[in-house]
Amino acid sequence: MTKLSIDDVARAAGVHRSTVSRAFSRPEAVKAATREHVLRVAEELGYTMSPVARALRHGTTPLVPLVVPDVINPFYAELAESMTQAAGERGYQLLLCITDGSDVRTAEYLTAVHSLYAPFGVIAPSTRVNFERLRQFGFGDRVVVIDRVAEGSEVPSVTVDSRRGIELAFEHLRGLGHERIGYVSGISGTYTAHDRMTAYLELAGPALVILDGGSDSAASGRAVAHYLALPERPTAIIAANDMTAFGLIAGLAASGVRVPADVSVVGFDGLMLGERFNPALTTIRQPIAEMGGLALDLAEKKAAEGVVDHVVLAPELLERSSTAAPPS
Amino acid sequence: MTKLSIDDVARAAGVHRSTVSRAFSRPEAVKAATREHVLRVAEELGYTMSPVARALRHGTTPLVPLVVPDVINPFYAELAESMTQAAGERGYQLLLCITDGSDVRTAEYLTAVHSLYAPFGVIAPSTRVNFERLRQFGFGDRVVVIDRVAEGSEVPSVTVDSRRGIELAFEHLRGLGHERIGYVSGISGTYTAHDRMTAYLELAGPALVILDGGSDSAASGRAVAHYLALPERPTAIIAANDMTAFGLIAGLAASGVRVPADVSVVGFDGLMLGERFNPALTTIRQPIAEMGGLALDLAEKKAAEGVVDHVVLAPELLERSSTAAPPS
DNA sequence: CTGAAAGCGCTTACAG
DNA sequence: CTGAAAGCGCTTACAG
Repeated sequence: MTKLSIDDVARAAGVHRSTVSRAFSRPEAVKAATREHVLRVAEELGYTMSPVARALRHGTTPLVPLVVPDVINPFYAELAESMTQAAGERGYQLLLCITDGSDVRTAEYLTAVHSLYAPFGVIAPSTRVNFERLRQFGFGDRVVVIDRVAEGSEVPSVTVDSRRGIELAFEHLRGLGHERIGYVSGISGTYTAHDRMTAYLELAGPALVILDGGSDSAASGRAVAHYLALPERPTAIIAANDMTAFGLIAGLAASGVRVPADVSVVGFDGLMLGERFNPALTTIRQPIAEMGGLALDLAEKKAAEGVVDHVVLAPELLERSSTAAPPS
Repeated sequence: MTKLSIDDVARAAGVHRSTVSRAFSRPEAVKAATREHVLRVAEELGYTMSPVARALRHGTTPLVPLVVPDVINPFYAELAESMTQAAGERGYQLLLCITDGSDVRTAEYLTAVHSLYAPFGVIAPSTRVNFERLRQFGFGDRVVVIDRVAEGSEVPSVTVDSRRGIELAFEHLRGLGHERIGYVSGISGTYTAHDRMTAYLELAGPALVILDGGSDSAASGRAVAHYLALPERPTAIIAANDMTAFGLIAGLAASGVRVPADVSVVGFDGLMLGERFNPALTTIRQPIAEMGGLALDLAEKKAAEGVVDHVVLAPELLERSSTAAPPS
């Protein structure tokens, strides 16, 4: 079980170290018979190449970090899942790094994985990314962001059209007959969160009501209290994201308010979990599964051609059971 | 932005490479003035040490892989979260690896991270771990498992007393007056899943009903159908895990069956999400937050003293709103 | 306390 | 097609 090196294999196979190296890394550069012999010996010995030695020489590994604030939020979980898949298809191995929103930990992960010679990294931030700091920590611009980024940014990004999403929610709700449509905000800090709120403010018209609970875990409780205290309650509520919608609905239900009989709720994200919620959540779907693959593509494109793309995907309405006509 | 090496710093600071190395790695072995000077120069240059070169020489990194089947299941997500925390406190960096249950991917991750000189790995399996294969892929026994393991296993493990958990559920339900108590199974494959089911079979008595939907995502739909078709329905149901309970409750609600008015449901896991469910889920809590730290401790203990521990934690009842007295 | 040298496990021009 | 040598960026006995 002691660790084997390339020289052990070379000795056992009766060839030089460089031949063993070639047999693995550039098989066509070695006579077929030699190669097979070497490979067989290596196999028998149970030898596997050390990626770190290789990385040190070669200057690259297939390891790609995906940095997320947390993974309990199913949005990040689904993203991680789809990106793991997408990475595998492209010959990478995804390493998920959880930062808890800590800048320090983000930096630590990025330097660690960077100096592991990862070709690039992907960040799904919980706050606007500080590229100055990023650059300091080694990755420089070899990063793709899953959020909107500032105008003219040199960092590729993948995001969803937030305004269009909120618009879809309004269209759906107004189509059902709702006029007073409220909004509950969730985590803030990202451009995405900001954009959704802005879109709501623009589209709400005079009947605007913001149930702002803040961004911690007790937020939905406060939003519910706010709703209950309202002299003229909205008949529908758009939640900034699905998790917020879940908390809101559970809180309303606990206070005897029925969804959608008393009030309709639309989420934003399109988490699979929404299907299992009670009631199943009507929501604006982001194409999470596509986003992972796209992020990887953008990273490769930038590396190869120096092109910085900002992809904006179209959201769509996922109509389930948490919306209905307003109570008459 | 071109990558700096230790020699660049040495040159800039006017010292030998080994002095730079010591300034970073064994500060007490360098005169204070020299050290500060070196460190300052390094800082100005924006130099950070390459973990891979270091690993290659040193034979170890602070990187610890946590291998999970998926992260959409909040159980694994919460585990990952708490272990990231615990790893940080102990000087490690956790790298989350998602396998989708694929043996091949597990192996790939393990070899990759192993050969990155990770000191050990932690596996939260979705099926019984095949240690033969593990050994083949480099990590040998330097692994800790979060599940029960076979008797006499040389691999440390952390798990929760499944039987006691099911017992708690029965005590709670019978205390409320329930007699016909059913069971819905979830993912199978792990010892844990097996143990929960076995405990149910032992404790259910003659009124045993298994609503077995299988382990895919449509499972809860089938379990609901089964429940509805029953001539004599159970008044309470124990779900093999929280996710299954969520699906079950949502499915029941969609069919007009109210929880807990018509039927009580108890989950198993104690996910935070259960608090936001509608109704908030009564469940058997596993101390997930502790499990992460413990797994790390066991790994260190085995490395240091060669001791293989199997820790079995006590579950507890988390009484929320999905259980009540049976309908009269 | 500091420097010079060897070496961790590989790869890659360069000869042959 | 294969071998010998240099070197990736570090660390660590060993001298001094």
